[in-house]
This record gives sequence, structure tokens and C-alpha cells, in this order.
Amino acid sequence: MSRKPTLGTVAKEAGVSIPTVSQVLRGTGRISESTRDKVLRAAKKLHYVPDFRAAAMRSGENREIGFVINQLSNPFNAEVVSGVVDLLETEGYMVSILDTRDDAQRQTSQLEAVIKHGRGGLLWVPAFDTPTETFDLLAAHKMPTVTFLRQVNETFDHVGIRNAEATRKATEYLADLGHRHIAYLGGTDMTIVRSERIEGYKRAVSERALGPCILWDSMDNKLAGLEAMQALLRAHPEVTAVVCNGDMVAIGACLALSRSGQRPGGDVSVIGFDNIQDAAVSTPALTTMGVSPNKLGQILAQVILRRIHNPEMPLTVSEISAELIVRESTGAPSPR
Amino acid sequence: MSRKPTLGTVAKEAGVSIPTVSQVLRGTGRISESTRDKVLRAAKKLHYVPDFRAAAMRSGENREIGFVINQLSNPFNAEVVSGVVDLLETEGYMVSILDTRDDAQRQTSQLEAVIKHGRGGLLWVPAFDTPTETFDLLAAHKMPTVTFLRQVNETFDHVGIRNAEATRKATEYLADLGHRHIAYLGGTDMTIVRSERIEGYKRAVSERALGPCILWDSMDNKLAGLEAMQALLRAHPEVTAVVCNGDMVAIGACLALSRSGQRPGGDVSVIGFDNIQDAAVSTPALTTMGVSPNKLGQILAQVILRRIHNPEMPLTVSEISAELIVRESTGAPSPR
DNA sequence: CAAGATTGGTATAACGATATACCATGTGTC
DNA sequence: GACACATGGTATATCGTTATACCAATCTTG
Repeated sequence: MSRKPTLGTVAKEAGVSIPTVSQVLRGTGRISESTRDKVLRAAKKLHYVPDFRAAAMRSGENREIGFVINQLSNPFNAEVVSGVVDLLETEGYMVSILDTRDDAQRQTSQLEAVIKHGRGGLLWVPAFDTPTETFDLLAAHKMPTVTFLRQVNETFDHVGIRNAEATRKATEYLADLGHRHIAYLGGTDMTIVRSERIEGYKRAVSERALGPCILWDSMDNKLAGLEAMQALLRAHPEVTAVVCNGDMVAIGACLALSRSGQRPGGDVSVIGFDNIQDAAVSTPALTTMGVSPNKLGQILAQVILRRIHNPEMPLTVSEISAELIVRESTGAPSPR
Repeated sequence: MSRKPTLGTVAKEAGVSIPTVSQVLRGTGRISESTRDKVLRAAKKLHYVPDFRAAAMRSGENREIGFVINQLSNPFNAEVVSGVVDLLETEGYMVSILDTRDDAQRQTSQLEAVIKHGRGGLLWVPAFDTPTETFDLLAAHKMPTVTFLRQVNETFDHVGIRNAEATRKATEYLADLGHRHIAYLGGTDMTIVRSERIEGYKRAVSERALGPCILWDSMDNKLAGLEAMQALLRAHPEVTAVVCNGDMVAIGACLALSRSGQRPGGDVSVIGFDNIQDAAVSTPALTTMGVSPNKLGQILAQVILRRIHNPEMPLTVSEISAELIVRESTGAPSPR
């Protein structure tokens, strides 16, 4: 009992050969009932647990999947992870989560770690400024990869949200309520997601012949949203509605309004994106574009499983639509 | 280029032997400048990345650590994870995160997965009803283990918070403000953390000769906190202050007060635990018992590194104190 | 210039598992 | 009783590394 148990120690304990133990534990080969019993008892007694890494090395089958995500503290992402893990765990896979915190350098080292540590597949929310070298690296290692949210090129499977469609619907909804000066708030740098969402906003603004487009940056957290909204209100007092890049920003924006004595949904309408759990609980309850993170997670899991099982499968792109969830933070503009 | 690159393919490309390549890449042994160059060029050309699993198998050194946590969607935990990962990544370790969602069965399968997949160390927030079998399993595999938050026995290193001290300080602070009827809200089942925290609350109540102890259950999320607080107010209208088991519960409790027309910090005081990011941003800003999650994460990382490096080291228990952070959700009771 | 020391590498075994091939038995058939 | 065939297992090679041992050159040194 001085070292950790292996097939060898179990075999010795049971008085049989190593391949026999392996066959018993995996249920392959032809084994008599009596030796089966001996082996199982020995394995249990020694608390034997197979070493999947050694097994993977020989058999080529690898049941570990890396999930490289941009921001784990975002509840939307956390729920997607839950959806992925639920499905993959029942299939016998282990998911290990890595958080890049949107840092391109950390991303590089983490993707390399995914390869080094021999993961059999990769789910990945790419950073905007991912170097092309990274794509070569993944390709050279034949890593089954699914990108999530941000599509980087045509060599990986992709699962995402119809962003442009969603922000267009959100903007049109606000226009239908009677708003003419609608701003877009949130999103950092020039991420793909943000440009898609802004595109949808812009299209709605131009189709409905609304006032000029007003774009305002903010990180995706409540504090940043609060501060950005305060600045936006000062710079553009004519704005009566904002489409936000995420619920966290939107909740921050509502806070800014409340603190300056205005009523979200009355004086200024706010619409979020993601439908995180807080959206329903916050005050006022947030109108938002919702996608089911759990459903997204399950689709991700299915796609990576199919890719692993059949590496020659043609590329797939799955996009799902966001739905407008009307709550209290939007309403008709108050007459001036 | 048909398979993924290995030492063998690099060796062939460079025209040297496999051990030579290994030595060049790890900087060991005596190698001439010219062959070093050849090897490095070949490795770069083929996008070679070492297979840590194979290396770990042979050398026994293992740079993967599993972090089995009870609830990833809790921002406090997410921040602890960040602290752990930051320190361990700079030391060349990879951290893979598993979320049990406080499900004992999932915990069992995930701990087994940590062993199966050959992690070299384990950080673990144990579920309350962890079977003793699990301890045997970890011991049999000589898994370097550090428990976090919930100490289960005297065989693992532990990092935690002085819970009893914290809730006692919180309760005393409320008593000093003049409150006589103080309730304790939150915590599910009979977890160790909860019983420690309740112990501190009880001690303060008895030492200050306050009214009877009032304990009220709630899950640690905003919605549950909201509903629990509503029920508590109906059952015990005399209560003027609540000590909460977590910030999420406390924020929910504040919401319940606001919705029923009462002012948190005026009519009823609320004090949280954890000092999550939302605590400062929520309305009213939450008074809470704060511990630095980042600091906790770094201590966790240091302890597991020491344990891995020196398995015979005597057991360590690190506890850090929470500090009272006064914001707007507490105040003197209004005269009746 | 012979003996030892240094330099720069290679051969081989091992880590813990699985896959393939093979070898003892016992059992049925004519 | 000679043959095929099923049953129940073992021997051996292999996955991609690293550790140990060793060897062939070249360089010192007295």
C-alpha cells in the first residue's frame, strides 16, 4: 500500500495477469465468473481507480475536454458551462474550465496548456486579437475545436447567437414604443460580437429613420455600466432609450438612472442582453434579449462530441436566435 | 504532418535522437549550440508541444491541479478561483475547475475523475454529507489535498475563514447600534460553515443578553433570500436586524424590504457575508463581513504547492479573519 | 604519447494502461 | 481417438515521454 494502486498491484493481489485485470474492469474479453470476482474484490480493496491518461495514451481515446472561456465571473457564461458539463459528464467526459479574462496573452498560454495536457477537444470563446499562429497551432495538433460566441474563421465548428438580428429586434421594439433617440451602450474594443450587435442596431436606426447613432463604450460589469451611463446622459441628454451589450451593463445603467432621480422604464428605457438570473430580480426587472445559456451549452456539447466522433464531418455553424423578454425597464417615452 | 508532432517526429526532422530533443527542449544535459539550433528550428516548424501527460507518467512530476468547488456561479468563489489560478499558472501549473453545485453524488464522481485523470493535487470545498469512503479513496491515492471553507477532518490541509468570530463581530456591531431583536438568515442544511457562523451569532446574542435566537433558512441566491426574508418578516415582525449567511441572501433580503415599503438600513438593518463585487453596487450599498477572495486563493495555492513539494510536511490549518465593512444597509433602529 | 577527463551525444528501460497475437486447456463430433 | 473449436487466460509490443547508463570522440596533462 505504499504507492498508488495500478493494474499491476491489483493483478498481484488477485493472482492474475495485468491484461486480465484490464479486461475485467472494462468488461471486454472472455473472463470466467470466478476470476472476475477475485479481480473486482482486489480492485475494491486497493481503491483502484484507472489512470485515464495512460489509457488515453495507448488507446488514442481521450475523454477530457478543455473549455477556454473569456470571463467566468459573468453568470451567463457560468450557466453555459453548467449546460456543457451536464451533458458531457453523462457521456463520461471531464470538462476542465480555463478563464482567460479576455487577456490575449493568457489565452495563448491556456490554449497551449490545453494541448500540452492532452485534452481531446476544445470549446473556446476566442479573444478578438487572437494571433493567426494560434490557429496553426490548433490545426497542427488536430485539435477538435468548437468556437463559441465569437466566430474567428471558417476552419472551426461554431456555435453562436444571431447578434445582429437580436439588437435589431431590440431597437425596433424601442422605436415601436415611440423612442427616437436610442443609444447603444457597452462592449469593449472591437470584438466580433460587439460589431455584429452594433450592426443590427445601426440597421434598425437607419430603416426606421431615427436620430443619429450614438455608440458608448463600457466593460461588461455593473460598476462600469453605471459610470458609462452617467457619462452618456451628460453628453446626450436627448437620449430616451439605450440598447445594452449585456445585462450587467444594463443593470448598471438602471442604477445610474435611479441615482440621478430618473425612473428606468419611465424617463429612460433600458434593454439588456443575455437574460442572466439577476435580470428578473433587479429593480426594475430588466427587459432583455434572452437566449437560454443551458441550451447553448447543450448544443456546444453535442457539436464537440460529433466532431470528436467523426473528424471528417463537414464544418457546422449553429446559430440560435435571442428572444425579446419584456419586463419593467422599458416603456413609452414620457412626453417632453 | 499527418499525425500530431511528437519527440520522434521532431528528432527525425532534426536528424538527431529522441533523448537529444528532450534534453534540448528542457535545457538539461550537455548539447552543442549547433544541434540545439537544429532541434529548436525543427520543433518550431512542426508546432511541437510536449505531451505533459506522458512526461508526468515517466517523471512522476505532475503539474495539473483540480479545484472541486461547490458553486461556481457564486461570484465569491469565482474570485477565489481567479486568485488560485493566477498564482499557480505563474508556477507552471494548470488548474482545472469542477463545479459540484453542492450535489454529493456529483462530488463523488468528480473527485474520482480528478484521480482518474491523474491530477497532481486537489483543492476542494467538501459537501457536508461527504461519505468517509471518499476520504479513504483520496488517501489510497496519496492525493495532495487542501480543503477550503469546510474542514472535514484532520487528515487534509485546510484554508478557511474564522466564521464564528465574524458573525459574532457582526452581531455585536448590530447590538452596539441598539438592536435587540436580531435574526440569522441563510445557509442550507447543516453545513459546517453554517453551524460555525450560527455559533458566533448565538454567542453574541447570549453575551449581550439580547432577545431569543431566530434562525431562518435560505439558499445562497438573491431570489431565495428575497422570499425567505418576506417569510421571516411575517413570522417575526419584531426583528429589526438580520445577519445573513452570504451577500446574495442579504441582497435578496434588502429587495424584500424595499418591495414591502421598508428601508434597509433604516427600518431594518441587513448585514451580509463575503463582500462580493455586487455588495458595493447594490442599493442600498451592503454592509458586510469581507474577506479578500484573492488573498484566500493565493493562500490556497501556496499551501497546495508546499504540500506537493513536501508530502511529509506536518498538517497546516490557515484561517483568516473577516473584517466588518460598513456601508448603507445598517443603522440604528428607528424608535418604536 | 599514454592515461585520464571532458564533451556531446545515443541506447535502453520504464511509467500505466490497451491491443494484438498467441497458447493452454476442455468439449463435442465422427 | 484424432480433429476442430470454443473457453479462459497470458506474452508482448506500444503510446510519448524521461532517467540512467553508456559510448565515441576530443582535449588535457604529466
